[in-house]
Amino acid sequence: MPDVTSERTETDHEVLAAVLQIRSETLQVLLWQRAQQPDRGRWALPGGLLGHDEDVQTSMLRQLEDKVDVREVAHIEQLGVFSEPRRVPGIRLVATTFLGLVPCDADPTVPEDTRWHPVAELPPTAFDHAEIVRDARDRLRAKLSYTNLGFALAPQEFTISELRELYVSALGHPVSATNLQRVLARRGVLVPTGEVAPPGPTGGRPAALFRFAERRLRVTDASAVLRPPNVGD
Amino acid sequence: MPDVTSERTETDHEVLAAVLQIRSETLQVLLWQRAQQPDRGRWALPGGLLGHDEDVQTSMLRQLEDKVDVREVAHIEQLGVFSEPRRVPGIRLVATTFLGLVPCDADPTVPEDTRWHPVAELPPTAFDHAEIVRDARDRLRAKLSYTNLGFALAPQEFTISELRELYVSALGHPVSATNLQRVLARRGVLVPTGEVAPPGPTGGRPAALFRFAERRLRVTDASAVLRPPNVGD
DNA sequence: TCAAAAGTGTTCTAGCTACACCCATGG
DNA sequence: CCATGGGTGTAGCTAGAACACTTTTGA
Repeated sequence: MPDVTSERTETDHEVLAAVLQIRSETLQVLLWQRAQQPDRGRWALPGGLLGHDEDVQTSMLRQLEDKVDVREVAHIEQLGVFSEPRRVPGIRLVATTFLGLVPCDADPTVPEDTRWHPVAELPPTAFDHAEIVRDARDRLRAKLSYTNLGFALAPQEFTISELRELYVSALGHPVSATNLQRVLARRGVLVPTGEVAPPGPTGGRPAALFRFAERRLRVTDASAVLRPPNVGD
Repeated sequence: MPDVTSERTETDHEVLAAVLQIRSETLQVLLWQRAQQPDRGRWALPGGLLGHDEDVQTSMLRQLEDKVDVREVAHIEQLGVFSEPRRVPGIRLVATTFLGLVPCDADPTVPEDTRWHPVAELPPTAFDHAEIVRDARDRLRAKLSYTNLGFALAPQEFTISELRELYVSALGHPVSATNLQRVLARRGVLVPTGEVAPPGPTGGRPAALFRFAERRLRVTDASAVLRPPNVGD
């Protein structure tokens, strides 16, 4: 409530992003190595303190500019608030966390202290950042199934095989190219460009190129069972 | 990041809950009427400032104790952060928001300045609270379809007709009792108690009583299309 | 002509909808 | 016996899984 008393209740507030990208057929997250105590040498998510005159998402994008070109971030969304009082030793710091996604064909230049790490085998991480990365991965996996979120991992144009590789890397389990193609086509998520990609050195039929019909998040799986009746009318 | 400089960056941080309940076959939200400026006379969500030594959810439950007996809150979850710099006039105040659900058979005593209001026709609300209520309603509607979240709206035991009424009120569209029964039974969400409810004054076959198999949130709709193969094995 | 890669056709099944029909009660 | 509300049986539909088969290329 806005009735702020004289009692001191302010807290520092940071924003943190788990920026994910498929690199070398592996789901990776952008981390930087802390040079100072506490948790010196451990790897941390990019972020920083919330400024006076910005909302959390604006702040997050601003902070990411230092680490990765923001134009490369195809999608960003809030994950949740981490606010355990002792999550960072020494000070009280509340974190609003984000999931960010970078298409696999982008190769942003990142600072010296910054590196991509496979989400499946994280190095020692600072504070509660490993949990945040897990949450981000789980959110991505869930949304790949019932939304068009693949657009944020894929390049502008791609073949079905390439898209399949991305889904396999993100989901961590086999995906059939045949069915992926049909499911996404039926839902109107993919549209053919009409072009084909040249075959590889070992030959094979040239693959048709596709792009995502929309590059903004949309829920595509209507199979929520308690939806309104007669939707088809 | 925990490298807090001498520069002043602290912000006040509040927690706000949209507490929803089905009352008189209508989805309603608990609001209190502001007695002070700003936005005096307008209706606001219950909440308050985050304390020094509590996480946001603990704080939220503590603040709700004043407005509604916490034991009545069957489910609570984070909705998101609202942080637009001028969302509250005069001060910078970041809000972590929650969705809370109260079973329809609970009738918590609420303070003088507090009242339930239909979500569909809100009175003039303070600040950005109407948007928060909308988000809460949308979250509830979505999760009713693919989780067992109904447990948080329903009493311990109920007939299928009663449950159907709750779903209709929350979703805002017709729901077939026949199919509701079968879907929830197939998913193992409902279990029959073996008892029956006495028929009403106009007769009719007595209805079987059910309860929710679990009273903690569980995702029950496996129809995420890109799930691992051979789940049935 | 063969291997490799891409794409299509077809069958099978699970889960949901719709609707007819049967059941148990009060009057 | 009938009206009322509750519950079940069943047929049809749709989306997805699995897999065989065809198409198009390079060598």
